[in-house]
Amino acid sequence: MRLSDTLTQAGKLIRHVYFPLSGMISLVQTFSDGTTTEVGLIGREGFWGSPLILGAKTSPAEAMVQGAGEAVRIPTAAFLAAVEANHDLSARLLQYAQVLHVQVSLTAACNGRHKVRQRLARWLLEAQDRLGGSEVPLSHEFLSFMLGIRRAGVTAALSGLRTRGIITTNRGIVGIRNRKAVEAEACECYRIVKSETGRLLPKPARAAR
Amino acid sequence: MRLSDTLTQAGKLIRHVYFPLSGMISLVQTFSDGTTTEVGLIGREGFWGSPLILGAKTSPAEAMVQGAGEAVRIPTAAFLAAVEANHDLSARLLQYAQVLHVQVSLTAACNGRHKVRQRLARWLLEAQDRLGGSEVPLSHEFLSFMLGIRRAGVTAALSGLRTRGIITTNRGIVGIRNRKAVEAEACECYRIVKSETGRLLPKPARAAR
DNA sequence: TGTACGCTGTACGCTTACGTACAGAATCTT
DNA sequence: AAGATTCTGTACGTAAGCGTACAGCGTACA
Repeated sequence: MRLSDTLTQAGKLIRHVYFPLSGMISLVQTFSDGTTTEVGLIGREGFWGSPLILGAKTSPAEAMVQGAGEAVRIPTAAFLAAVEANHDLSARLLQYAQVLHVQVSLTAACNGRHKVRQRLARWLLEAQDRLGGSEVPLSHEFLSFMLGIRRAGVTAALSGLRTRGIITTNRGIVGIRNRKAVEAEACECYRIVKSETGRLLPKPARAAR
Repeated sequence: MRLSDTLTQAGKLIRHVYFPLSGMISLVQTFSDGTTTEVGLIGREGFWGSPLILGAKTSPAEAMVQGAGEAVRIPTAAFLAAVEANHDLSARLLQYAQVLHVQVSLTAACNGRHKVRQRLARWLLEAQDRLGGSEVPLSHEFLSFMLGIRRAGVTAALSGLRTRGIITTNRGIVGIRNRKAVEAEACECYRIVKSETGRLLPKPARAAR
């Protein structure tokens, strides 16, 4: 998966299901005026294609690659056949659909109530969880696209964190220096989603390759 | 279902599944500082209990009655047994889970990008669709609770609509006078969710009692 | 080695919405 | 009928974030 690849266009058929091994897939809602907001983020804990097991062939959101990486992919027909044939598999995948639902729910509440600074911190944590390492390759432009805010707003928010020494910023790279402090800066949405994910996806599933 | 009844508390076991015949069920996310936001709205087109078929026993959101009405309810165990036994039923219910997912996704994007006036208009339409009639019984306080904004903000936004004659307001009641105009005021989120709902839930299902 | 391009930092005026407060009107209670 | 309660309209100062613009810096490419 290369950065900015579109895996499924909004409203178009979902042709393949992707199970990331590394990297991130982002679900992005685009409005008719061209504005965008991310509504969900998928890493190796999950997969893209959940609408299929819920009986839909399309999704109003676009699935795009947010962090380069590798994924296992399977054509839709084969995926659905496998799901139909294996009840345990189906149950597992449905549980991830619920995890994603919780994530999107919290994002809805978060977008309505929390400050840019908090949302940005949350997003950095989600990204680091999926990309690993302390240097997260994200430009301000890209972050603004995801959070649905101004590019200059991202710069300002990052500056606030950097001034306090808890992150560093470089051309296209955010360095997490003090993860605890970033967690303290983020809203509780991060914690809630993480705890719900842990509850629903037991460790064996999370570690599975 | 009486107004403001809690059907399932946040994080607690979902004991019954509710299929509304009339009225509305609202999914509300409450944060630790007491602030609230609605993330989903369920009427007779759907049901409350979707996390169960996705393999969860609880939900971080609270399910509360938003518009009084009647519902058929079934204990969780019986519901799961029925779902297990009937593949067609299961498929139908999963499709509604997808509808709800789309609704929550759009709400996430909407909360991030759209103005209070637009979001309020959207909400009035969603409420009217489920409650029927042109007089929607909703106080400003209640609307502010749902939209996650100030009560005074609701008053201001409603005044804007009333001044232009497209709604009337009375103590605890909003009258929709010109539905087309309200639709024009609302953001495209309303339209997108409605079209996706129509695609996924064919008319027989929507009309079913 | 130079030039074009993308990324970052910063600034300014403006809009939206917030938090809070208060008073009048409608409704309910006793 | 009186009093309490709830709902509504409005106001004021403040804060957050927007849209836009511009200049400097780093990187890549020719």
